[in-house]
Amino acid sequence: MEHHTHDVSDLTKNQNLVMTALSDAKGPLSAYTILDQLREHGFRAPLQVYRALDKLLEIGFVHKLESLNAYVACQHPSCDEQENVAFIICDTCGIVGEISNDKLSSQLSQLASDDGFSVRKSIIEIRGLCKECRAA
Amino acid sequence: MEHHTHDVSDLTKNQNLVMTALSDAKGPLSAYTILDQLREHGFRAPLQVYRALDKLLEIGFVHKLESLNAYVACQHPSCDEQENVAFIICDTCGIVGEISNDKLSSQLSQLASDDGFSVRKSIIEIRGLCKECRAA
DNA sequence: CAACATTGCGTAATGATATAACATATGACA
DNA sequence: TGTCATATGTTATATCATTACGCAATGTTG
Repeated sequence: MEHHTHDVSDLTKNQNLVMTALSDAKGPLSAYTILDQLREHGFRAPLQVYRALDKLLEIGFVHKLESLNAYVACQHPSCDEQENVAFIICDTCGIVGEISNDKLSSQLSQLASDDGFSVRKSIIEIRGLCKECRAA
Repeated sequence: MEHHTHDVSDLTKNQNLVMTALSDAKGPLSAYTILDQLREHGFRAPLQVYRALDKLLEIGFVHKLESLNAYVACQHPSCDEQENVAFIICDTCGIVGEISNDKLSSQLSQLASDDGFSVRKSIIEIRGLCKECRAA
């Protein structure tokens, strides 16, 4: 079972701070929320966050939720294939789950290639209600 | 074969202007691009665009592409079920295709409901290269 | 080692996307 | 007519993200 090919030890100070903020968070964080949390560690400008995020996204430690403009730490045990991840997002409590979509992504590739399209990245975000919020 | 349950004749002046701008466009437009195009028709503020977009999104005439922060006129012959649409987006030429995803959405609902999750809306955006751009 | 490239960092400014708050107008209709 | 809902206009502000510049640290490689 493969895990991430990169290691936390590869990260720079800023990357580590951002990664830790996201890992400690219960849910997704916006870049500016991260910035505010890291001011006490010397962060002063958005770019410090965005640069760290760029790297973390690139190596697959972090995902961007396009429909929220927010970021989450990767929860998937083996997501080197950062391109095949889907999210379920509760619109009430904000909790985010990462689900694997092997069948799904092959089906997507199939649908796309019917049009002669080659897939670089799939964005799948399912918005709705989680079990707890549905019960409440 | 059902088409949209709403009709263009239901739209107000501003809604019509925004709808026309999107229908005439070759691809997705940002809200601010729409604003610029409609200045000659008296538009002065972003909110005029966003309010029209809200309505058009609500009735399914328009879709938002979350990964682009842009909007497109619905191309689907019968998309009253606004929730079951997927997009393919060429990263080179920007062209957007709407694909139906009946199997896909049932599979998504299945995956989600495995977690006790109830789906309100699925966001599926496939980024890659269209046939023409791949050939070029 | 010296020269150079690469990468990361700090700072200021700006650009791009979206909403809040408040006032006015318009149409449906009891 | 009065009232309610919807649409509109305007100003200001909130939120998300990048450009541009300079400097520091590190890593080649001749």
